[in-house]
Amino acid sequence: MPVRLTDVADLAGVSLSTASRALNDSDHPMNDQTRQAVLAAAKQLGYGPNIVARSLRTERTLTVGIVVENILSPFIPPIIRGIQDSIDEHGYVSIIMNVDWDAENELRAIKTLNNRQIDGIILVESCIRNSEEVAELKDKPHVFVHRLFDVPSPGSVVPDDHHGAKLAVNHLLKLGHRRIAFINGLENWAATIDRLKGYNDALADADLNADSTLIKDGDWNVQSGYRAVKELLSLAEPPTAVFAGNDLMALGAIYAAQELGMQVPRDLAVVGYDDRDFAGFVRPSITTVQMPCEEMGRKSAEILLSIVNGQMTQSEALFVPGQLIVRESCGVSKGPWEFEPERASLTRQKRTSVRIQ
Amino acid sequence: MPVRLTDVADLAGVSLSTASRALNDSDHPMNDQTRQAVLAAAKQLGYGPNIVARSLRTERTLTVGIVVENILSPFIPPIIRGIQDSIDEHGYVSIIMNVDWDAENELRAIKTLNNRQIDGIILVESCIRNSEEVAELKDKPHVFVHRLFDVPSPGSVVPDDHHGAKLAVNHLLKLGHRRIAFINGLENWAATIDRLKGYNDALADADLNADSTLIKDGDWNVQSGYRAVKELLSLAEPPTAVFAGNDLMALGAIYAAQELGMQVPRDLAVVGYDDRDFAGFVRPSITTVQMPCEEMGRKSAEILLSIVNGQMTQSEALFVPGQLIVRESCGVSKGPWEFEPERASLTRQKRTSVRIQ
DNA sequence: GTGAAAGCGCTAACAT
DNA sequence: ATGTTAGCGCTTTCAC
Repeated sequence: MPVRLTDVADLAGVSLSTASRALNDSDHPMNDQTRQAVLAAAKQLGYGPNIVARSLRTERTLTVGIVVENILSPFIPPIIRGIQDSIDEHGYVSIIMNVDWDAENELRAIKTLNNRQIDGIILVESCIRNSEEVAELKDKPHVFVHRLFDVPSPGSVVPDDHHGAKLAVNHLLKLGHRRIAFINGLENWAATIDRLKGYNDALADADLNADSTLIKDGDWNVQSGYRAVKELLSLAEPPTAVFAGNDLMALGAIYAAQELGMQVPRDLAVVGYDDRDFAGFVRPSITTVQMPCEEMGRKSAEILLSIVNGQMTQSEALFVPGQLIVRESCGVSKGPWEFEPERASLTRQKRTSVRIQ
Repeated sequence: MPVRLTDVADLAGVSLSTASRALNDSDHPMNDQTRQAVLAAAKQLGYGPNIVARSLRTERTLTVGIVVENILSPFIPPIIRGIQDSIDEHGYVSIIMNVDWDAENELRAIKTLNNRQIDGIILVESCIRNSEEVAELKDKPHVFVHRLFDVPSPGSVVPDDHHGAKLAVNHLLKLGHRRIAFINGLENWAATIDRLKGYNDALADADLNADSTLIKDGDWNVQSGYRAVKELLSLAEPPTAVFAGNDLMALGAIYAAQELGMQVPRDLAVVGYDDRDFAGFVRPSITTVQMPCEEMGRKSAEILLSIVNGQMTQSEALFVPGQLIVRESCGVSKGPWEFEPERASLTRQKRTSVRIQ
């Protein structure tokens, strides 16, 4: 029932090898007339190559593995999307494995992928590395994307949080703020360290000396931003602006200010980080720094494929910058209040509904 | 360099077929001693089967294709996760293809998957069906999940929105509300039709005759919920509760009430639909009906695999019910205000960080 | 420029 | 209970 290359060759009246060459437009010299004949036969039969058979022979599956912490984590889908868009252009597909922050799962996932002869692996935000796993990765092209605790190592693609934090603080400085608070993320996370450093450096660049009472601990969750701003606003000299380490804490910051009868941004400017979808929904909408997830995904895929194709062996750590997204929470009004539409539908939706019942 | 089955057989001093039988614990009778010898050899060499070669022979790739509108759409990752969890138990993996609501992309995606000899396809929220594509799907096990415009057809898994809407309205009725408004979604969507029907049926079951002035049109976005409630609250007899067709419009409803100086839920109860992540972040947090995405994913995978294994040919449309998630926006206080933590980390996170530098 | 034939690593029918 | 062998569909030497 399924059409094989033999069928095409027979119909075109040529040999198997000629049919193969014609369809793979190999650089092998061949009569253009026979090529056309093969192409016509293939089309007539609706031939599609059996990729499994081809892979067995060529020892390339045109498949990359993506090992993710959990596809439900907010940054994971855009990273995957970036990877997929990039590899799709080269005829590759991907197999995604969730490991749920578990070292054993991760090891199993890598083994599964290796048994399936994938050409390379992208590991997304998996902070767990034990020696067994590293051995499993040996000799297999791989790239790390994002990170939690690690210092950026060779072969990894990471967000440039230091740069992003400076963007945020510089924006507040430009608006005239001088007492700018910072709400930290969880200790030891690279994002926490880099964003704090960006905050400090931006203040230093503006010749402002940092006031440590304006730096509060948070844990990435809404509640911690709320608590932090409750404390900050009870200081003798409260801040006029808050840079929260992420959008969730920025939201908590806004709620704290509102609960005290203050208006954001009039009485307190708030900037977040990440550009989560809700940053555009809530009121006031949240000015924030975008996590360049899709771009990170694309870059990591490009690097991986160059390694696979032997054009590169090991890449330096790549820092991907995100942009500042100015919305309402920091005092630059865009005019009358407007909600943003759902993100996924923004650029890609194009409903060409051709229904058949 | 890579270990093949031959290597294992040689080391164990048995033939290729014996090695194969031992490792696949086939029901073929065999000496347990030789089996152990093979297993030991395989372990010693770190043998893993070449799945590509196996697939070529067995004509099964243990791979399913998942065709999605866009992995960035909010419901898609949980559906994928449900599918992956289910198929993982049977040794299957998945290949995801984004089609961006484009019929041509969808056709290409299905062809690509077929060439890769996948065992079945799950199509998620792809409303586009043309005859070519259906032909491409012919003879390949497939299941449809979710839907936009279609009536549920055989072989599809859909949310039971009618049931969910009744849950929402019944909850408001139980709280004593008698004037309950409804904000519709986009016309012709199954979700719109079913949720409206559930609303009407729940009111009818309570012997309340529907008041058409309490039903407003919306377009799923925040702004339309905002506008609808602005209008509703200017009625001579305004509602005391609003059931919004989704969480985004529920959020807009809350903002409209707040802008008029009203408090939610004290002055107006609001219930949403979908259980988007922000429903737990915002203030007041939003009572809503969960879209049972993971469950839909699991069910669709179970159905697909039974078809693949020949235990089933065509399934009836399956309706998956979601639960009511009671939060703050409808007047049942859970005590002091509490933000919900990030969803992805809820059940699955288990950081067993074993770092190696 | 085209064809014949080997072989990728595995499973399964067939022999012993 | 174990071994021998054919062959899945394709690419790619090697011969002509």
